[in-house]
Amino acid sequence: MNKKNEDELIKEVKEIFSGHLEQQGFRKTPERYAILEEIYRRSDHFDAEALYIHMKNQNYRVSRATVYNTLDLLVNCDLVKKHQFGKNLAQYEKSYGYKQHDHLICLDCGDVLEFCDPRIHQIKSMMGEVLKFKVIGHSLNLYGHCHGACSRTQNPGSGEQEPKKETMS
Amino acid sequence: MNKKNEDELIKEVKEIFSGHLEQQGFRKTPERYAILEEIYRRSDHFDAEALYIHMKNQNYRVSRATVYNTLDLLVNCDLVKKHQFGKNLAQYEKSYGYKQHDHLICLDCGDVLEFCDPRIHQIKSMMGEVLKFKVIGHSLNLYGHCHGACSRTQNPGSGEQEPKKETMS
DNA sequence: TTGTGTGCAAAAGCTTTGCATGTTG
DNA sequence: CAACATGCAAAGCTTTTGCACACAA
Repeated sequence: MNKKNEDELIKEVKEIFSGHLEQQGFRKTPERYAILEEIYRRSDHFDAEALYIHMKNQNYRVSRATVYNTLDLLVNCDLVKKHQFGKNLAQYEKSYGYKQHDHLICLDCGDVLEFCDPRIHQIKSMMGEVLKFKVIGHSLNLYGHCHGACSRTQNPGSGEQEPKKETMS
Repeated sequence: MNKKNEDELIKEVKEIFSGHLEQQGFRKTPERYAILEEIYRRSDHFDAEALYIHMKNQNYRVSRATVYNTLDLLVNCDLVKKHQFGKNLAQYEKSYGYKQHDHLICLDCGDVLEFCDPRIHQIKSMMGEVLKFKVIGHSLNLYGHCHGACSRTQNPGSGEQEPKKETMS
């Protein structure tokens, strides 16, 4: 995505966020918009701490509390999706403008691929009907080994991955 | 399942566990067998702390460290499955003798239903092929609201559940 | 001006680790 | 008897909370 499109996307999600904040009676603080913007300038998946460090490195003055608070707001607005890829560490990703997808996680290198499959939709509606459940969301993760560049075996036999740590400058 | 079948099942899993311990050069300690047995006498899903408390209540002298250690061993043996149902709290369930299934979690009451759908198998093989990935496992959770007895709304709008705490006597 | 949001630090909750002791092979 | 497993408690890590101050409405 080029710079122009990225700026337009960010403008768009900020407007959506504004709407939700107004509608729910929350205040529009600069920190909230700054966090939203950073998320939409970042790529792929990240955890709360990485986002916090990233904000700090950009010389924003934010606290972890605000990062977590804002992430919650954004998840409730559907602007951000929250995942658990098998570790006790929540992973997030921007979700506006991206079509629904699921994840394939490499147990060796922790890489995350995305894929779409319409059958998951069918399963959701069918199971909701059969089990008398109103299904509103799902999470599907496939775990395995990529045949690619990743040759190192970090946790043989275990089902875990190593998060890439970002360091504070 | 009646008592006789339960005892037979437990005998069977203990033998399987023994085989894995031998094969991997680990020791056969009474604690490991006690934990395995308690898991297979329990029903459904539980977390490590609940299992620990349960063992304590049965007057076993075990530590949390051993509970976590043994759970890891059992997961690696495929005698126990580990899940994350959207919270930072691992849930476990016995898996030997039960057919593969996925989960439907009520966001209001935290209840967990199980279901099977062959399509998930198709998705796994197809995605593995398409994305050049050797898929060895998956986790599919559907989230929603049960129309049943559960009327309380614990975390409206959030995607979380409340674990049932077991107390020490 | 009023009350919500923030930063900071401490606390909480789940899991792992270190160390002395116990027990398996 | 030597090495590994255990119990216990402390530490580690992610996330939440309390409190005083700042700032949006």
